[in-house]
This record gives sequence, C-alpha cells and structure tokens, in this order.
Amino acid sequence: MTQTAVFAQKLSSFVDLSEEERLTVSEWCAQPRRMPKHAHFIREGDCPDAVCIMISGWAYRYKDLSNGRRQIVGFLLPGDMCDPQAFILRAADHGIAMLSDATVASVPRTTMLEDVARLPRLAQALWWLSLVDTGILRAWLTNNGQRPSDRRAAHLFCELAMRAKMIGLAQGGSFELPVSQALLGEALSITAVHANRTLRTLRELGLVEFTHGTVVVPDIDRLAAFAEFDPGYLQLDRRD
Amino acid sequence: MTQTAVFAQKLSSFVDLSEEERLTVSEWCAQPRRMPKHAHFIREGDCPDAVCIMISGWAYRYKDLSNGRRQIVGFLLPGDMCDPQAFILRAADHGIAMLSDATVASVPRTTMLEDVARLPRLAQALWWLSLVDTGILRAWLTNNGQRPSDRRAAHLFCELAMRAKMIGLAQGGSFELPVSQALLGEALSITAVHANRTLRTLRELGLVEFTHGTVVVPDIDRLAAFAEFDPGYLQLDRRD
DNA sequence: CGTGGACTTGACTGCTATCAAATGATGTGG
DNA sequence: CCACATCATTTGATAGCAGTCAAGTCCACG
Repeated sequence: MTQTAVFAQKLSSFVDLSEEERLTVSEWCAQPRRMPKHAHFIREGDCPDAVCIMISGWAYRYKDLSNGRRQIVGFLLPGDMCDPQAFILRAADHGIAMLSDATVASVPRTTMLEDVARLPRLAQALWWLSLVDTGILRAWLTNNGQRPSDRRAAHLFCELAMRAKMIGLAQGGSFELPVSQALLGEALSITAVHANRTLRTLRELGLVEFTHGTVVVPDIDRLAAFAEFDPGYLQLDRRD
Repeated sequence: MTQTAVFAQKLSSFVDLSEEERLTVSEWCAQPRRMPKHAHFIREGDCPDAVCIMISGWAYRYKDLSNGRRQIVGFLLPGDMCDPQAFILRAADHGIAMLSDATVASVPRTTMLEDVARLPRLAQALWWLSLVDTGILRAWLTNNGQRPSDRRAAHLFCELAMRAKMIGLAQGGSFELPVSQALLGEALSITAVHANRTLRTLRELGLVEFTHGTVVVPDIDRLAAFAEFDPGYLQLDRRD
C-alpha cells in the first residue's frame, strides 16, 4: 500500500469505509509534513489546534518529571493518530518526539469536527482507534507494574513486533526499532544500565537480539510464552 | 444534583447540551442497576453488548496475570463511563469490580450508536471523556514507573481527592475511599506490606491519614507539592 | 585522529519483595 | 456474651532486584 493509505487501511480494519469516507480520510493525509529525527512535535503544555496522523517513521509519547526522570508512555507507528488532545482543545499532558525521520499529516481541529459530524461512522472508527490506544496503555501499566524486567522487555518487543508486522514494517522475525537503550529503559521504567543487562539476558536466552536499532526475534511464539503476551488488547483481528 | 444527573453534569463541563441531548443522556441513565460490593461487573474476555455509566458508588478496573499478580488500572467514580470496550464489540481486555454497593446504568451498544450518530456533539463529548481517561492512564504509568512509593501514593491520593471533590463526594479535606491496603498496593504496583509502610510514612509526615476507608488530607497543597501533582491531565476546568 | 555518544561491565547501595508472625477488627453461631 | 473464623493491618527479619556511581570500550563522525 502507498504510505498515505496506511491510515485508511487501519480504519478499514474496523469499519467498511464508504467512498466519501475514504476520500475524506485521504484528504486528511494528503499533505504530510516532514519531521526530522529527534524533532519535538509537541511539548507538554502546548495547545495544538490540529490532530495528527503518522504517515511514515517512528515517534514516541513522553512525560517529564521535575526530578529529571522521564516516562515514555507510548510508541507511534505509521497509521497511529498522534494528538487527540488537540481535538479537545486543551493543553497537551505529554510531549511527542520523533525517533526517526518521519512524515506526519495534520488535520485542523475544525476540519475534523466537521467531517466526523457529517460521517458518524468515521467518528466511530476514530473513537475505536483511541480505545485501542487506551488498551495499550493499560497493558503497559500492567506490564511495567507487575512483571520482572526481562519479561517486561520481552512483552514490549512482542507488542511492537505485532504492530510493526500489521503495517508491513517487519520482515520475517525482525524489524527496525530506532531507539537507544536509554529510551527503552524510559519506556520500561528501568534505568539505562539495567536495560542493558536486561537485553543481555534476553540475548543469552536466545529470545531477542537487539542491536543497532534492529530487533531480531528468532521465535516469536517462544518470546510470547516467556512474556505471557496475549495480543487481544491490540484488537488486530477484525471480528464483525 | 440528583444521582442520575452526574453523568449529564460531567458531559456539560465539555459541551453545552441541547435539550434533546440532555434528554437522551438522561434516558441512558434512567434505569440503573444495583450492584453489590465486590461484584464483578465484567471479567476479562467477556464480550458485553452495552456501555455502562457509574451512577453511584466506587469501582475499579483490573488486569490479572497468570502468576497471580494483578494490576489495578483505574478507579471509577460516579459519572465515569465504565466500558467502552463494548462499544467496539470486542472481548474486554480487563475486568471491572465494585468497591462498594453501587448503581450502574447500561446503554445497549445499538442505542448508543444510533444516538451518537444523530447527535454528533454527544459523540464529541463521549470521545472527550475517553481521552481524559487515557490521560489519567498516562499519569498512572508515569507515576508508578518513575516515582518512589511515598510520592506515588501521595499522587494517587491527590488525583482521587480532586475527582471526588468534583462530584461532591469530598467534605473538606476528607473523602471515602473503600479500598484495602492490598488493593491500594495493586494500584500502586507495590505489595500490600509495602503499601502499609508507605502509608505509615505519609501519616508520619502529616500528609495523609488513611484509615477504615477514609482518606483525610490536612493540607492538599502540601500533599500536591510533595507528589509533584499537576491536575492538568484531569481536564477539570472548562476552557471554551 | 580526536571527540562525543552509545554501549558494557563492575562494585556497591538501597528500595522493595518475600516470608513469618502477631495484633486488631468484624461477623457468626452457640 | 463468648468462642471461633476470617480478614485487614502492622511489624520484624532477610533476600534480591534494580539503582547509582564509576570506568572502560566501541563506534560514527567531523
């Protein structure tokens, strides 16, 4: 599929889009903006007036603390919506930054409000998207709160492997994940040093090889078993 | 306000409801069901066909792990929506159980879909509600992941104090929180034993007194400062 | 070829988990 | 009213996972 169609593709996995709906969505994605690696798309406290859609590249959501620590609260892949806060016209409660060079489409708040009022099924599909994101957050909270670091990292790799695969970004058992070990630690709520040791453990167990921004998973089923990973929360399968 | 109006009240803090919209919402809440304390409203894997709205009482969302551990991923107060999963007709990725005797309204999926298709501003308001919930989850993830246990507990108390206050469930600096220390631990990603020690610390610091299901906060500003609590993510204030 | 960033490893510390036991609160039936 | 069971709370002792501090290696890049 073409890059700009990733989003329509994703929505289609929930509702059958009419011609008009499909057209509307493709207009949203028509003029994506280039964002360089490490660019901060939104910072906490900003009041953006547009909803954004990732077209290509990786990004992450994060929250800063006053003590200098930071929590990554989600990764964004092509097809993910990137700022629903704008939709409700409030100050963003978190920042978003690019992990790689990326392209991002911006849909002005007013445009989106008009379009979804006219096309209720589109509203439904977008709501569905946010609910999936919320499910992912619940999984992260549970993962970071209740699992030891090795299984925790394994679980994150499982999730990202599935999500990358769904949009054609995984070849065989490997995919690109342009993050440093420090960032991985911020996502897993562990220090960079401990992230390093955790990765070594997974490597020694033959479960995951993570080097130079590439994740290699020899046996995804074995990894999933180790992490107790249940992909249900990603809502990947269509079920109407 | 009457109990059944809590939800309409909450929606009104985002959009001005028309007469028709207000009527629709009050129909949703017209026939609430009684739920006894400790009842499980939904279990992970269920496929409910109705969206629910808390009318009175407390509940919590949780996720079980195969090793017997559990993570509480949110508390539900009157006015909170309690199962958007139903909206997308999928298996629930988490369970919901009552902390106290409660009343809960159920809105059949089809009813809700028809109503929001007809009343786009209502759809907008509901979407807004879910986005606030998502913001709360990001705050929890950050809180549990990056703060030491005493500040972590303090932060949770701040959040719950604010939310209880908004719906008139707090008198002065105190409110009812019908949870055991074990459950508090499951919410904070610490053991019951450590929850107990953490509560002792907060008591000795004169920040929070938590006994017999009642939270007493002598000085909310001092507690907020200790917890680095910023209420922005709760979107309590109206800002149009 | 020097520099800086990312990665790696070691030594030590400390927060939190685990195991265990005692105390207190609540409720039920005799 | 007391015996008893059950659950929540509290405290102590010990163990271990992860944090902190520090130093060294490996690369990519100017």
